[in-house]
Amino acid sequence: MIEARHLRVLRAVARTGSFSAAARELGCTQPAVSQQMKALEQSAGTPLIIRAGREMRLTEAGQALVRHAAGILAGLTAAEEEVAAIAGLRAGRVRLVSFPSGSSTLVPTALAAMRAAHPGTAVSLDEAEPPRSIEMLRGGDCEIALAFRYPEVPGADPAAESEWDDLVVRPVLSDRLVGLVPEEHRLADEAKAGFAELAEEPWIAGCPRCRRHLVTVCERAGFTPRIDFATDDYPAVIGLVGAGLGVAALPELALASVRPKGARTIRLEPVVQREIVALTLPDLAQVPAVAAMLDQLAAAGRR
Amino acid sequence: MIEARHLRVLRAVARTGSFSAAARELGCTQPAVSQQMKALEQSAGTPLIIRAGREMRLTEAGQALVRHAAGILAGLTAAEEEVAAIAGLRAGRVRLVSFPSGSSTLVPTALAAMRAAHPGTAVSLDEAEPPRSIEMLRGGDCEIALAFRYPEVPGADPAAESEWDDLVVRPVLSDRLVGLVPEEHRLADEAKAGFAELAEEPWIAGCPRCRRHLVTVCERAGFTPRIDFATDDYPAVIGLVGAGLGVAALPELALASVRPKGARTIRLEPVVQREIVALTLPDLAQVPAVAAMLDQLAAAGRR
DNA sequence: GCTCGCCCCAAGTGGTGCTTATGCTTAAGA
DNA sequence: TCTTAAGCATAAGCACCACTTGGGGCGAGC
Repeated sequence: MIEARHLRVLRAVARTGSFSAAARELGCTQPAVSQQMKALEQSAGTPLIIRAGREMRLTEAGQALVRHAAGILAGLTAAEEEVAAIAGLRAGRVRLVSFPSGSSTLVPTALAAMRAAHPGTAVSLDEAEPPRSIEMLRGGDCEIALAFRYPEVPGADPAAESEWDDLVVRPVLSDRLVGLVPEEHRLADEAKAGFAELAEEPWIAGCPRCRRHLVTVCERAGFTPRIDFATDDYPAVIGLVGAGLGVAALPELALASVRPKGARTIRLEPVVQREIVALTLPDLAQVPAVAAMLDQLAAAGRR
Repeated sequence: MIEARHLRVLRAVARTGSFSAAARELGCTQPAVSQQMKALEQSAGTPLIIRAGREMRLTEAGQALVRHAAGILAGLTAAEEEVAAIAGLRAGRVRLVSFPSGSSTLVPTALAAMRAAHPGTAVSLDEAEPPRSIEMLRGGDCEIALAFRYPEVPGADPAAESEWDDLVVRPVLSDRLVGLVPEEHRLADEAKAGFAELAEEPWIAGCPRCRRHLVTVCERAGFTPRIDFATDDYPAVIGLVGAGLGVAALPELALASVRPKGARTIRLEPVVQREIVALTLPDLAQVPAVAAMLDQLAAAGRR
């Protein structure tokens, strides 16, 4: 088995024409070169250099080996270059999956910052609901999943909590729920309201998880909400409320980039927080591009 | 520094998708694969594989490395192939330099036998006088020099003797000198003659060395030969003798392939032997193709 | 629920590669 | 011709590395 290290030595010897000079070039002592050449000749099974008095000459096998060494060592350094580029964030791809409507403000900021900080990297974006995005993460279809959970409700969804305990969970943002009522609603001009005050209203809910959580919170407030509509699409929720079809409780973030028409936001009591987190596999957290993207998401969350 | 051995392991892991399977394929234990992969990841500076439950997946850096590994390992095995071909005499070039007129019978036989035994090898042939051919050997312009010497005259050419003591000297043939006289010569019908009987004849000499040796031998026989012509070309010598211009003493080998016209050979007393030897450098004697050619020359000499 | 397969971890061991020190050979210069 | 310098080979000493064995945790399939 010929080793690349030996070829490096052989090439240095061939170029300099001397063991000592090769040793200086390689940064080791002359006997080391001597031994490596002997080992190489042994593994080659034939002499590679001939000592004619003072000067060194290559045998035909030696010439053949030097000829191949160029390509082999070039390929090796090319491979090291590429790996170093990926490790040094001058290259690398990250596949990010975000929950629908989570990509409105947070993800664009993070993507822009990532591109600015590491121009060589490429981040692709897909949308998927939290249960599905975790599946994709485990299945190797993405490197980062942006999801959310409601930490204030301990027993609400134990499966979802325990589902993440083998993942790297990076907190991004704590998002509070705000109430949204039609302009003509009796509470529209109030600064805040309790959940119980909305007990009799028709509700417009969000995604299945949000809907489940809404029910839990309302039940803790003493009533079961009557849910007339449910949609993943937050602009649709806002539109429905604006049309006077009901009230809603939705994340502040969902309102950050839109101005609700025909509806008013009010603070809800008690405060309910939704925690947005970025998830990845423990091994992937070590990949430079993934770690960098996690950092950018966390930084975007701090604004 | 990425090592080729590591790439081999990585490729096996990537192909089989399992450390254990890779270990079986490589003929070692599973922890060995584990350690090599860890070492490779350390020298790469970034994770290369991610363990997602049961299955192994490559990171982007890992994929890049596997992609390069194909070319690198292919180059490495190609180099090993070529060296093995040279070492195994399926390839290899030998440059042979022979003294003029030594290539008439000996060299063709040896070349033919070499080609038959090792079809992949290529032997090139040049002609040069012994002092010059040794120079070429030492200067790296050939691998084997076919030369001759007169061992019976110890003090004749001490420089020539000591000139060879650091070379590999392979005896090929002991060639005796025979006399050549015109058909009409008084000794033409004798079986043999002493040198002294030709003391008064005009001589036709060969190359400078042979000429020098002829003078030495004749002086030991009690006379100084009168040399009218001297030429390297043995057919010319034969022609000159055939034309009745003088007598000559020439190696039996020079007469092996030609039938002298107008001249007769007679045995000379005392017997003078010319030793034909093949010379090479000690290191080159280890080169398979050179060693094989030396063998073929020696075998040709035994016929 | 149990067993099997796979991977990681730790400790022991043999081998390998490097270094320093020394001797020999060769080439150049006085 | 003698001296000096440079270069290669060898030997001893030593550190390091890689492989092996044995044990444990974990997930998958019957």
